[in-house]
Amino acid sequence: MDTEQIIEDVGDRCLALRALSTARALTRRYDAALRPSGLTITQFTLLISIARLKPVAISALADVLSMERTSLSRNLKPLEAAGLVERMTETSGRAKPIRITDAGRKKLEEAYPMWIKAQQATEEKLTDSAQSVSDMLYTLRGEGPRY
Amino acid sequence: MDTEQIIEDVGDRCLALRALSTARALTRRYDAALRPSGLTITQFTLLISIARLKPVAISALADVLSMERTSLSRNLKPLEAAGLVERMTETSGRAKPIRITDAGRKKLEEAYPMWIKAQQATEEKLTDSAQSVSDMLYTLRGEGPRY
DNA sequence: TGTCATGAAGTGTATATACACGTTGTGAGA
DNA sequence: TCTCACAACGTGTATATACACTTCATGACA
Repeated sequence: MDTEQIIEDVGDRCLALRALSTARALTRRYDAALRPSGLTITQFTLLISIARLKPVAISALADVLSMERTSLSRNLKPLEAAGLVERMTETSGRAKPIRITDAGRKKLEEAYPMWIKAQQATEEKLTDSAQSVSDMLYTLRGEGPRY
Repeated sequence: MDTEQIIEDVGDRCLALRALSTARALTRRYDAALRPSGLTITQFTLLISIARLKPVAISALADVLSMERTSLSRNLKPLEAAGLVERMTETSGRAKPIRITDAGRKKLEEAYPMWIKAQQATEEKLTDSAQSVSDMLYTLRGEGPRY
């Protein structure tokens, strides 16, 4: 296949290119909205997920979030340091489930209104959701020129 | 608002949570497919974009990819070191546009069949694309239990 | 009881990402 | 010409992500 055709084919169709662009844009938008709380969107959704799943093993949580287990392990560090989650070392075996603390719950309540703003701003871009996948991801992405 | 309601609301609706999960899953899938080439999917799509846009300024490329300018700058380092792209320092002003090299084009041809595999595997998950946004992102995500 | 496969978790290293801040050419206007 | 705002780019630092490899506790089984 000719190089020019490859460039066109990948540029037009690559779902990873679109999904990653979208993820970057959303991360910036939600991070900015959450900044006063001191949480990133990753940390915020991590807190939410831990609270929702009750004391949960790292491996199980990683699966739910499509996150590599070791990545999750490291992402928990700042949350643990801030006292928003805690490890349950008193359990048997090598398992050290995670659970949210009272401070963590308080932080969620503090950050929730900030999340609402970013969420609404994002949802507004999705009114006509029957469009094609690429178009939808571009719409989701929001600002910036189109590839 | 009650904490339990917050947990449910964010867990059910957060578009960032879904988009980031999707991005992580796709990154792993495409990265795995591209591994024999020595490129990550980020580097591959970067090469494609640089080739497509001809000599392009970093700022302009960053906008197109919804990537922070300084992130892009750093992502180019490994590509430059591998001789797949080069900076045009002979230009006037502070601008140092990027362009793909012959080695870069060769690398694209080498990696293209690997990209095709990941792309097809991903497209296969999207046959019924009229579904809701969340469903679509989950479908895009592929493997792993549903939140 | 001793061994060992298995599963859960951590570490080393590298890329990916962004913000705050600093650096440096260019050109407009005093 | 001088100055200075602006635009383009880089650096310092921190989080985010993943793979390869290691550590460790449990329980099955010889």
